[in-house]
Amino acid sequence: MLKEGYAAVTSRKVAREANVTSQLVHYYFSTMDALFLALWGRFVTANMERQARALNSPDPLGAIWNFTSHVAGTALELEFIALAHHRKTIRKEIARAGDRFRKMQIEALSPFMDDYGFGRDKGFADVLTVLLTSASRSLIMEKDLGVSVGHSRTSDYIEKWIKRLSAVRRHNCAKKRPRKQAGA
Amino acid sequence: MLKEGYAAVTSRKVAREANVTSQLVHYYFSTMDALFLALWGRFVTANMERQARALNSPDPLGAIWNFTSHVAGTALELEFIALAHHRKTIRKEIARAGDRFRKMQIEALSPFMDDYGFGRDKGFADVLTVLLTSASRSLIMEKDLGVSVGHSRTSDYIEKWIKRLSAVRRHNCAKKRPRKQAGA
DNA sequence: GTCTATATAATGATAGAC
DNA sequence: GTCTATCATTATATAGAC
Repeated sequence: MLKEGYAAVTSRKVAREANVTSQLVHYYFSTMDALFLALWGRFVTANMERQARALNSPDPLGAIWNFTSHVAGTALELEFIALAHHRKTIRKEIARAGDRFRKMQIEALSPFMDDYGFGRDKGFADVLTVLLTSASRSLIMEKDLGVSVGHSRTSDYIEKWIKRLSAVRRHNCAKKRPRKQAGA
Repeated sequence: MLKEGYAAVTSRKVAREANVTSQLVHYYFSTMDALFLALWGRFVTANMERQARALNSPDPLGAIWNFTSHVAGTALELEFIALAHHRKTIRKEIARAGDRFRKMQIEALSPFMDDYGFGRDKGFADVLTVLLTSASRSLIMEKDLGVSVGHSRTSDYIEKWIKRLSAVRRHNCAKKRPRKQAGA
């Protein structure tokens, strides 16, 4: 799917890859849509866990950026989105997962908005998650395509910006609750 | 292409739409790739002109946002990107156009960076164009898909932010060169 | 330029033997 | 559960008549 696109995923090729016949593929997956949905299910489960682990961090903003910048995951997601564009049953599942992912990110980020210096405007967590996801998604998509104008400056800028916010957070947290261990 | 995806664009369907035979389509376009490239060429030409007109504005930042938020254009671009993902000859053309579009935006924006209050950091024009394009692209892609969490807050935020910068620019320009006409 | 006819190859899916 | 055989469909593309 990543190499040749979803259109190249045929029952015959899947069968060859698994060293079985194409008919056996149909035995397990009644239709190709069923096969794609099964694959998507695996992908979502694995990614939800991976994201949950990543977001369980004192710096969820950096975690979101790192997570959404994962090339293989985003490329596969984009391929599924392309597939979803003309298959109703698949589109529904992809959209559902997209909502879940974003809600998870927002929930993880919201409690930290004050620490990051954004005051108590929790609605801004929505904006940050959408913008970060959009940026990494586009950077990966364009790099894959061969477009690169402005890329290094943009990712540099975002990463510096996140580091600065991270420092703000650490500063605020140190003030709020003095550290228990007085290390060197 | 917009309705059913590039995979549904076959010589037969194109022919039916044009009330001719599929063989005649092949007479004009030797391969399907040639047909897609011809369509892409039209799309690029029309959009370059449209963008040139839009960017010829005292507020190029707002122009970029408005332009890249154009739904039909972005949806078609995304479909071409999906197509490009597994067709080398097409990918090359899409990437080339992507670079040209971005360079045009950066060139239009750079001279105004000082007016917008970003000082003389012209490199930041790259960052702004990439971020704005990414955001609008993702918003359109997700809306199309049925994902909407955080969308209204994000576009509201971006639009307010652009309006604020626009006001800064007007303020700075008024200071720089006092207006010639003293209207009421 | 537009057509009919056709070559060739791939696809999703089913039937039925073992 | 895994196979062989096969159907029906669709696709890109070409040859040649008019």
